[in-house]
Amino acid sequence: MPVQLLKMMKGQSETPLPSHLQKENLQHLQEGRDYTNKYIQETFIVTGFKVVKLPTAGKDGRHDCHLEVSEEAGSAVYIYTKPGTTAASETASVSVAPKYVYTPLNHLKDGTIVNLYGVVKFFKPPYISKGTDYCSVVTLMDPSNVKLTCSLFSGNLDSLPKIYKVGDIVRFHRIKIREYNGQMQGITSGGFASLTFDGTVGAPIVPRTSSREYTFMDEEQKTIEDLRIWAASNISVSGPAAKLSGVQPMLFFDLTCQLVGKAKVDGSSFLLKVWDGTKCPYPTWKVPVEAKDLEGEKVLLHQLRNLAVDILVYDNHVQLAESLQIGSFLRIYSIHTKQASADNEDVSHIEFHLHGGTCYGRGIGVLPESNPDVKELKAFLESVDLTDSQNMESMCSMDIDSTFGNVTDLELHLQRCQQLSVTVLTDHQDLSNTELKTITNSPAPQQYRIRAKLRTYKPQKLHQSVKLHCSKCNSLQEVPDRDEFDFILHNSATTAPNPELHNASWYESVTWTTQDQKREIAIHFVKRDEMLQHPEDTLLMIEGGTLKEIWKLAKRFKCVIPVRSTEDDLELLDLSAPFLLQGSVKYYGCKKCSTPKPVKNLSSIAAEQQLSWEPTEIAQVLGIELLQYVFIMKFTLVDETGALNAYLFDYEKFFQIPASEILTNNFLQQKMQMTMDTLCPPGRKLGDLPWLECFIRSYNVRDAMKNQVYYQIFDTTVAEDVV
DNA sequence: TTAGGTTTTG
Repeated sequence: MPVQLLKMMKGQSETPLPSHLQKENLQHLQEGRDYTNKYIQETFIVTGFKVVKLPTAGKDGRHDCHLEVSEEAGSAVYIYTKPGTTAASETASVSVAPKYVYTPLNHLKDGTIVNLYGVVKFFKPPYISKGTDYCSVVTLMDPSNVKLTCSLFSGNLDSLPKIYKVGDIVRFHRIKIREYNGQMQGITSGGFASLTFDGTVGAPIVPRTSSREYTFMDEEQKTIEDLRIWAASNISVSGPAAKLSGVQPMLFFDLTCQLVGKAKVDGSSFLLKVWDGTKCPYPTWKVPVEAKDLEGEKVLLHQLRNLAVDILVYDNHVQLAESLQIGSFLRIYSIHTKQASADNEDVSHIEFHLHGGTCYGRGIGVLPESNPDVKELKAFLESVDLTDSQNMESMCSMDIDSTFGNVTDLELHLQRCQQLSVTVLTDHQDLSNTELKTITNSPAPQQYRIRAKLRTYKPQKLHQSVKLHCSKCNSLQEVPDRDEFDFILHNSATTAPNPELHNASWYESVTWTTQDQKREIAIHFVKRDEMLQHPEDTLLMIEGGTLKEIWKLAKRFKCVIPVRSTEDDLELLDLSAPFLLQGSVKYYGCKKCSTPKPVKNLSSIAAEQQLSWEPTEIAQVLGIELLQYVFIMKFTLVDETGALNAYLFDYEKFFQIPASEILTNNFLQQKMQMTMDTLCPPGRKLGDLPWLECFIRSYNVRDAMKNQVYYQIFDTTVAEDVV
């Protein structure tokens, strides 16, 4: 900003102003007007400026210095106005557009306050923290491929970034960078401000902000466009968004909807009644509440009784849910759709839960009416004929007719399944079918081909079907939970790594102590030909690690084996803990059948020509009897003649999903749930269930009291177009 | 201060 000094003589300027300049009055100033040839004559006060010497000093008759002002440097301009000339307060403060510098995420330094741009990779919509403020956690990425997780706090909900989707783009000003657990972390500092933009390529660039005043330069438009293009191929969008018509017992999904009713249920849960104009194809649960507790337009609630669904929100979400306005538009993140059936019910129903906690971004966001998704939803809701939806009542939702107006893909899929078998045989195709009654009347053991319907199955909670099986002693056990692993790790961390065992001929060791000085960690990288390998090929052993650390290492390295030091060797931990981790899969050994051998046997595998680090081979050299993940389910099969319970014992073949991966992979869980919903669609009459072709074998189980015949499914797989 | 991303089992 050039500064020229005008010498005043008796109230007149000695050097006159250029004649093309016209005086403008403060009270007539308007946003967006061109003031190139206008001036205002007032007394200014400028603070917080920087004096910069001009390169052209002395040549053009101007003062040889600039005064540079910027918001970032805390500059402010004060203008004294004369009474009566302006309606504004006596002192007006004008922000001056500063030039901001934006730091790429790979150049962040501990202890600095910076401005930055980023694409939202993950976010938790604002929720009430345990302290005094709202909190929103946001993870950003930029083309440097570095991630930054920010904890943003504010007592004012409005001043937190208005992020609605993964892929949104944010601009943060004055965010403080700190190092936490070896990584950079962002945290709100004084003067934090943010803008949020839709991340869709080609969408209008309209910043979402609560600040009345903000700067946005033309060149920033380009930054947004560039980030959008980068994000399109580098950021995967968030989990499946769904309409109510498309819900599956899919475990978790985000729903954009309108709130039509709400009610207090008890201290730890709260009911939200919402709709999105589509109809859920399954019977949905209704949470019983007292009529007096239900807030909402009674007539509308009645009209929407077949379209609105009940969502029960728990714990920390209750307070926010209570404050929601009826009629507002919401995006509810990570709703759990749970299929439930009571033993006395013929059909199962779907329940919608928003569980407590905020992991995976679980929470409730209020969307403004300007949001494009809301605009679209509103238009759709207005087009829904509520008389029609009432008529649908006569078409019982438990008996969906194929003439039902809105035939979803699922319906078409199910129609196909009613004609063809949803399972196929992988062998013995020449056998002919046997009726179930004949089978139950025949002695075991025998093998049969059957054509039957899946009446029901157990467990309904599919994750409970995964067990660990020892093929040596034929025992089955539950998959240990993470608390057990955590406990074992905790105990083993009390023994410090033995320095004498570091850097053996076949591994290289790295050790350090945690910041609190409480824990010593040692990692031993197994070498090959005395060389370290790429991380993705490396097996490492770790002492003193936590669950989280081990989990992270297992993502990065090929194999992780938790160990502890003894006086003269490294040894495996208790076999209730996984002896090996690969990616997200934890491998366990049978306590009864394993005889652990020295870990140095691993060096024999490292010396092999084709190094692959196969779990079976690792188990073998370590003397571990490897437990295999298996699905165990009970299918109740029926045909025109009778019914029988057959067990499914499947490592991978039936579902074409490895049982070892299901517990840690949401996508596979959803896939399995969808498969089961095709085999046994919830809410269907028996006549509408699809056929299954299976092989079953009968076998005897004798105990002291009696002999019982059991049935097991074998050589059968789910049809290719079902999975 | 709060949270510090990694799903409940009601």
